[in-house]
Amino acid sequence: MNPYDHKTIEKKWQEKWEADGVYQTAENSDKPKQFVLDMFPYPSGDGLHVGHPRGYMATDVYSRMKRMQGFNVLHPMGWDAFGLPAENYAIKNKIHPRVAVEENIARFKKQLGLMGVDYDWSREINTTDPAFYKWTQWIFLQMYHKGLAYESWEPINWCPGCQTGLANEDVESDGTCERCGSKVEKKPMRQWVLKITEYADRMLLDLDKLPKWPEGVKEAQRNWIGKSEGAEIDFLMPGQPEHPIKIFTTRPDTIFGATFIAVSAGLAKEWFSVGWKAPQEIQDYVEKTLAEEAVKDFKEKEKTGIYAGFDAVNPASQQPVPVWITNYVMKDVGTGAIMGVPAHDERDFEFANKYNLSIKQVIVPGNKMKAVVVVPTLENDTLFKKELQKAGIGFALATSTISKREQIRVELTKENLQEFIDLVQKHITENNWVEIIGSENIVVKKDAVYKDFLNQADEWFKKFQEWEPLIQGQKNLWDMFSKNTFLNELVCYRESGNLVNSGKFDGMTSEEAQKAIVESVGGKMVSKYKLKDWVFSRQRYWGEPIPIIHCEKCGVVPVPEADLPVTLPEVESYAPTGTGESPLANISEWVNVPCPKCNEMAKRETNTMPQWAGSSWYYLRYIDPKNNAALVDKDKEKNWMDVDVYVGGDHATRHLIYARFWHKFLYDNGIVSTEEPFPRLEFLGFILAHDGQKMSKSKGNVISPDEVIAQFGADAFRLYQMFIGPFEQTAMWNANGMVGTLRFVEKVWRIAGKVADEASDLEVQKTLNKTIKKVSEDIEGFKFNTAVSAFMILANTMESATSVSKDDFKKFLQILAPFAPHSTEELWSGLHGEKSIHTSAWPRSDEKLITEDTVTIGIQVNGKVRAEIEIAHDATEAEVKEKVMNIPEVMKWIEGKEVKKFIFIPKKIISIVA
RNA sequence: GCCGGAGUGGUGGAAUGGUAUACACGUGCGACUCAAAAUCGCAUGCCGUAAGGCUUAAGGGUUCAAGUCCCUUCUCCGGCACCA
Repeated sequence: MNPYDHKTIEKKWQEKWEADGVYQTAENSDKPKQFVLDMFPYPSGDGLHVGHPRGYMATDVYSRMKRMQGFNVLHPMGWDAFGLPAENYAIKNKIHPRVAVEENIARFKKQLGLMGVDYDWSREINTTDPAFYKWTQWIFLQMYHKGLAYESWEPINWCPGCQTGLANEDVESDGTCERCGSKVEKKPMRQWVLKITEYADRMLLDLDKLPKWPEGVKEAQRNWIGKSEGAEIDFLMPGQPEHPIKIFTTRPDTIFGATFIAVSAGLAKEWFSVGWKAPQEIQDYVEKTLAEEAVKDFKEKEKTGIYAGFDAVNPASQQPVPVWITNYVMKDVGTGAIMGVPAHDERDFEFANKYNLSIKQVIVPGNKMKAVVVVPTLENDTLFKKELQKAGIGFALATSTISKREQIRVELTKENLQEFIDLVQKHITENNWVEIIGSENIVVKKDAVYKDFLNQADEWFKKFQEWEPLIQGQKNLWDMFSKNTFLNELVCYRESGNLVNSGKFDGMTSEEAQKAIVESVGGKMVSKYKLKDWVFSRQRYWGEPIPIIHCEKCGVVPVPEADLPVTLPEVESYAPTGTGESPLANISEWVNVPCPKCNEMAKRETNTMPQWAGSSWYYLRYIDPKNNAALVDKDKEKNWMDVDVYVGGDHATRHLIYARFWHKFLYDNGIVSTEEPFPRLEFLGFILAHDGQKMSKSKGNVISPDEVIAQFGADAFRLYQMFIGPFEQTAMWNANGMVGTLRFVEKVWRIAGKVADEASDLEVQKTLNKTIKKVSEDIEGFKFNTAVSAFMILANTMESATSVSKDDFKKFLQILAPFAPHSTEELWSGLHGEKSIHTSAWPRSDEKLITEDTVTIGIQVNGKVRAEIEIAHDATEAEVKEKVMNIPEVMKWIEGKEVKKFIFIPKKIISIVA
């Protein structure tokens, strides 16, 4: 047996697999299909680092197992090559983006090749290939025809670094550009927008149909879509019934507490343009505020506002309410105006306090009167706590005041108060006392008298008077409990509850009141979304041209489908112009075309599509990559969709929202047959550098897979990628870890040297069959790390065995093959001959060998493990008890005690209570 | 602030409510060797000479039995964030 020489072996097999077409997907097959998909990469100029391939390794392992299990596997790869980074890279290196992309793809492909991945390269796609983006443009046209693509002149996010407009999804939550980190500004400009909001509700609802998606990703999408249900209500201004102020609120039940109207600066500006002659002071304020808003800044700003000089009328209370223009209401949220309810909204509360606006309480907590009381733990504390629990009084360890260990915190409600008092009276001694540290019912402020609370306070006061003799010297209690203390508290109550000060609605619950009030003030219930329509124009060169022609006579004219694709022209200068126009605008021979309708000279749309366009549907093209007549053949689509498992990370709210949107649109138009593209999503964790930071060229902590593979070999690299930790969890790259998996591969190599034709040790047979079962399940569930550990256990068993049969070893090689395709293929070819291990049939585990005749289980005495016993796996309780009671170790612990309970859980444990 | 995820040896981590610390790294000792590397064997949670005791962020609860379920609190990571 030659020593393990990974370099020779890897090269040899990679070439042979390629030549034999081992991984090509059959076009017509009787086998069940399996579509395994990676999020395709952006071929950046930096090449891959060791953090990238983890997902590719996972799909590689998964698809290899599926192929061996008899599935017709589609495991393709492609390139998401349009967009800013490629273009910026090209500008920086003074080459054409197409050339840069070609170079980068070649490099990525070579790197992937070194890892021994099983992609079917005959189906490779590239979003920048005109034959591909013809269909991206085609989908845009379908959307245009359905009214889902429209022109807009709204101010949008503008990145001064990238010199282009951006979608909301491209802006980080700190207001910087996702790509270059520049501060994003607001800039008004003409752009194409996709009406993603029309699909918001369906995208939200259908998340519930995706049980195999990680909860976190679904939650991120729910947040992003941001549905809120509430009411739109008009506040009229005396004498101007034709100009009501429309507000949006999720809490119409608090309307009687609305003491002012707060209007966004953006809305005020609109009023100027429809004829409001506001004083200069107000106009200045609006301009100043808008300028501040234009620079997205999420640092907490102080709330400011200015009185508009007129009042509206609260439609519920008929009271006049002043209209304020403020900086804390956003134009693009809700209707851009709100009713200010300071008693029940913290932001309104803050604003009202600053400008001395009146505060009117209209909600009181329902029947959940709650006080928090601190009780130092009493002498027989277990007893006291048990009794508290019996009485249904919740308690917790107190964390503040004195020391943690000495006190507990008790939550009291109206219902359990009497019981609590009784209990304390029973247990209290002169060293113990009770302190009230707060109550959730403290809601009151100055002029807003919370009368219901006062009633309760009287009640409380009376109750606690009864304690007086018991708590003498504890003045805390009286201080905390005086009415004055409560009345000076300045808090607002945000929860729902019962209505007060609300006319005929008094006494209703918040829930009841909502509908009734909206109806009585002539409002209507509506749903609002945080999700905004998708800004789809980029003022850059390197993207799909938007297939639209602007004609002076005919207006906006879509390019006829027969003329697709609209290809990017070859140009000298593709750098952004910075004027808000695409560089394409300067190429007159491309821009000027006859109008398809009237044939007079017209101009092409010069904006291009964002990077996310191609990736929103690319997976469909793998199914039918060369079809020039349709996006995808209907029969092939039916055969291959859904994607059985989709693997990637980092795109919870961008790509995965856009792709779901496009897929649903295609479904509605009969192009695809499923409502969701990816029923199972496996999200992967990053691999961080050794220093715990993200790998990046600028930090100088990048580890290249090429070097690691050169040193340790692709198989050890692949095994380590899978072994490093749970797949979905962030992991840190540790070069030492590679040593372990390399040793393992070498160990397998050594075992190959000792296989014989005799039967294996029983131990080996058993472990092998358990491992086959475990590895099959683990790969299916993406638990690769425990699969690798199972391999190691099996290898250790085989190495120390006296005999390992050729057949058993071959089975081991087969289940290991998805992880270590090169070395297993090499060893397999020596034992088995010509046919590739990767097309061999996945071994089955022999259940008979997995079931053990005897099991060793632990024996607990009073909850502690004191001994263990080996018994038949089907032993009865009587047999077991007989044996157990005679074990010296057990007898020692139950000596002189009565055995109260003997619990026998077959194959698990014996538990004795004495 | 809201939502989601997590907290286990020196390190990465394992464990359908049933013998916590599998597997690997690291470390120590030993074998082989003139020597070293590689490899192999043994040991390795903490306290204790031992018997034994303690231990899954902290505290409490349910249970014969809790890393796992429930309550309270803390910390870290991620998403959203003046969203009305």
